[in-house]
Amino acid sequence: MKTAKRKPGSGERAEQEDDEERFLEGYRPGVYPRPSVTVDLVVFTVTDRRLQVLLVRRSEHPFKGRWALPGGFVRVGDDRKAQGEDLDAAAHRELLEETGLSHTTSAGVFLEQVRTFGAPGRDPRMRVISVAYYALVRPTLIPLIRAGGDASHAAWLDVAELASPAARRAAERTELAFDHADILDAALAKMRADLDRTSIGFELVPESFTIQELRAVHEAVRGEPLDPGNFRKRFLRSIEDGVIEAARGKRPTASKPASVYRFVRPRRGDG
Amino acid sequence: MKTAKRKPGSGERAEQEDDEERFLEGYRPGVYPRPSVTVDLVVFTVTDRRLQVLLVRRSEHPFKGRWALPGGFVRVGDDRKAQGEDLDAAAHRELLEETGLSHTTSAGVFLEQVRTFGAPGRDPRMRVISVAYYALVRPTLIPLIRAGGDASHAAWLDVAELASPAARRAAERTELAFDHADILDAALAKMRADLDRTSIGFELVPESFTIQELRAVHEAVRGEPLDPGNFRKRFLRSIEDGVIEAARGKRPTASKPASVYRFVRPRRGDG
DNA sequence: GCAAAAGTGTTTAATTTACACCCATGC
DNA sequence: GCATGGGTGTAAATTAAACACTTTTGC
Repeated sequence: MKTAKRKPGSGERAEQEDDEERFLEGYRPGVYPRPSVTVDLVVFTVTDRRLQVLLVRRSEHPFKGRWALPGGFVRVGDDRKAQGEDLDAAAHRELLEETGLSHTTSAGVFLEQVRTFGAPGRDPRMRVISVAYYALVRPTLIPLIRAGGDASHAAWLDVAELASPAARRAAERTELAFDHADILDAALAKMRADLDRTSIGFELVPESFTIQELRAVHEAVRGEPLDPGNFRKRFLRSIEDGVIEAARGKRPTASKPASVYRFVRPRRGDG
Repeated sequence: MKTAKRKPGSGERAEQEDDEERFLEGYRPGVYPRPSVTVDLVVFTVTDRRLQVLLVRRSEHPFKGRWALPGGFVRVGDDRKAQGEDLDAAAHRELLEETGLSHTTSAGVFLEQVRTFGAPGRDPRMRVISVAYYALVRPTLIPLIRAGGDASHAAWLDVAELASPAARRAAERTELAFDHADILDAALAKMRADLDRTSIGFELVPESFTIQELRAVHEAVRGEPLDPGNFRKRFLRSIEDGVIEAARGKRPTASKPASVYRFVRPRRGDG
């Protein structure tokens, strides 16, 4: 993910590198047509026990009036020394711009690359290749979000009513722009897979949470209920692994008050 | 993955679409700098019970003389109606060009997108965003491969000697160009994960094969031996699922002849 | 006969699933 | 006291792991 570097070498190697440096100084890129590259964001959250996705209403052609995923162009420099921003950085920046979240709050937002979509014709204006990301936003941040300063411009939509093929056919109204339905599908599939392989579930609950708050998240994402007892057992195992720790206090509920836990911020390691 | 289409609509909808058509006719893209987009291929095979990857020796700057992953530019049209080739198509084309395989034989090669790499500076010449794919090539096709018509130009290298961090530090000689070591790591990780989640294992054995030939593939990819009895049991379960069927004949071995099986070409379905 | 690998079976442990039941609290 | 959901335990079922043993061939 970082710039390729070579060790300063022996005499022969150094000569090679001088040679390469001269080559680079004289290098002029060709004039072949290039695509535009964008990042598209599938921003998930769980509120009211339902999985939701952030969509923006297109105010311009093409697909004027349709819902679309937030996103935008990756900033590219025209100097070979200043080549612009990283893809992850572009995704973060777009998230900031589209949600109005501050730099510090959005730093805590989980972002993961999904896949790249580049079929010719997916944007009728020109060739656009789009790197898709999904993001997970804690429900506690939702009130802070003001989509680009324009409330009517963006909304949280129910994934269940959007992602099922049946619902999609029925709902002409919510047909997405471009190939964004495909992107949403891919993001949802990857996010679901990641949910029961890693600990991203904690990215969708407040900093401290009860077991059933976490279970509600899993149920919302999977779209089916989970056995409370069994879920609890699996959860408690992750305490042994040091991923979780008990937090102070209790959370009052409709019945017996529940213990609260806290996610121990990990090393960002992943396969 | 296909072009976004809209249904021919009612009166209002049709008016909208006329409007959009006029917009597109008048559309002129901006003059912002754009990145080059390439596909890079991590081509795997298993020969002699070892996982190997196809690398090409760079004959030009930068990284002249180093091993690199095969790959090349995605062809992009400059007309909004003719936008060029799909990413998958570009990967297939590059595979053809770099291996010399015919269109028909390479059609049977498994290709899967890994991730997109776009860190600024990863190519010192200019901003290059690269969509990484991994490919699985049956050992029976290996003899047909002539890397770009130049034998000294390409070679199969042992992944075990390339991918382990220890080996990598020791082997200055085989340090890869650009960020291709990162790409190889990511491709290997995804391929390993796919191996015990899907049936891609069959892409690395001949059309008909024995159980231990398949086991040898799994062992090579995972880098550790597997219990023959247990592997057999898991394998036989996939007969029930209709993924496999018994083939005619036996394969002579060093000892008792082994039964051969055949992979039943499936629907390309995946979770 | 002997080595070597195919092929089969058994035993044990670990994990998942289903479900029963007690406990503390608000009302 | 009683409904509600928190919290705990257990038994059955499924899956995974370890390993012993029998069979069929080449030499």
